[in-house]
Amino acid sequence: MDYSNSDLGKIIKQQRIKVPLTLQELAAESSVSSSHLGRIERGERFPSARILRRIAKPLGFDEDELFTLAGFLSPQAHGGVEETGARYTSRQLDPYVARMLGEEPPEVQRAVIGILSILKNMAKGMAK
Amino acid sequence: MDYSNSDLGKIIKQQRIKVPLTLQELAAESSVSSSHLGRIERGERFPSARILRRIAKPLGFDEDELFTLAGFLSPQAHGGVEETGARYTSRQLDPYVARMLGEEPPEVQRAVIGILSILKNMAKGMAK
DNA sequence: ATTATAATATGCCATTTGGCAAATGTCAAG
DNA sequence: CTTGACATTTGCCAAATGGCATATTATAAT
Repeated sequence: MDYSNSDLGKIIKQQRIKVPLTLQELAAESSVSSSHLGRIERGERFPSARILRRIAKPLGFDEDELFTLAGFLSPQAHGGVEETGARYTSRQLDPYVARMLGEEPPEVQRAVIGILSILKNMAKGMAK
Repeated sequence: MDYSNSDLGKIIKQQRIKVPLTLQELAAESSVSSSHLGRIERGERFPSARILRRIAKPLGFDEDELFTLAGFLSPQAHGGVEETGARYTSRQLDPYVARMLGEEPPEVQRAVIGILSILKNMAKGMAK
């Protein structure tokens, strides 16, 4: 039942790697010391709500998502997704992608989208 | 902005009186020592998420309601999933771009970034 | 190889949390 | 007033949190 905190560290590390960020970068973005973050990841410390809240966004978590993973909120508590993920339609942007693209100037961002739509068109033609 | 925790104690006490419960009864129902509860109410201690969670139900609060009052969750966080697109936009991400890319599955998003970095490398080589 | 540099881990320590036991306050019944 | 039963507050302390400075690794770059 209390699978909550068991490997919160692993989950956080996984996500940090996946984003990806280094401990120091995450520290910078979250205003939590990298040493503390490191200890949290390897289970030597357990993050408080304050800390959890600070690292949620940089990691691309919803606040209550992370809180639930940490066992601070009971699993079904936060209204959110009402069964049958029928409405996954509005996706969201991968934090890593957002970060990478965000560093490019606007023209480049636009160009990337332009290229993407060209590629999609090509793919559509090939499918037939 | 952070008037959230300032009177958390008062809010908790108000609610406890309103229910009504004594500190000891609340202590019994929540498994939190009455001394600690007392200190929390008069602002000498700040409750951790664990404590907050324990006292939520006996007081008739929703967990996330209390968490929000305590400043552990941001006010609008747990309502719905609408999101106007600009969720954790790292600062300079063009909203249009975010919207377009956000509709692609994660693999595609990643692939796009991959292609971008390839192009950047090529450009770097050509510049030299 | 040898540095240089970034990333992660550790030692140490101030601060906070939260429980237990004892003190204090409150109030009705005798 | 005094006793007795609760309720609240305080003293003290162990355990945990989280930051800073300092090691210890990894990872490149020459």
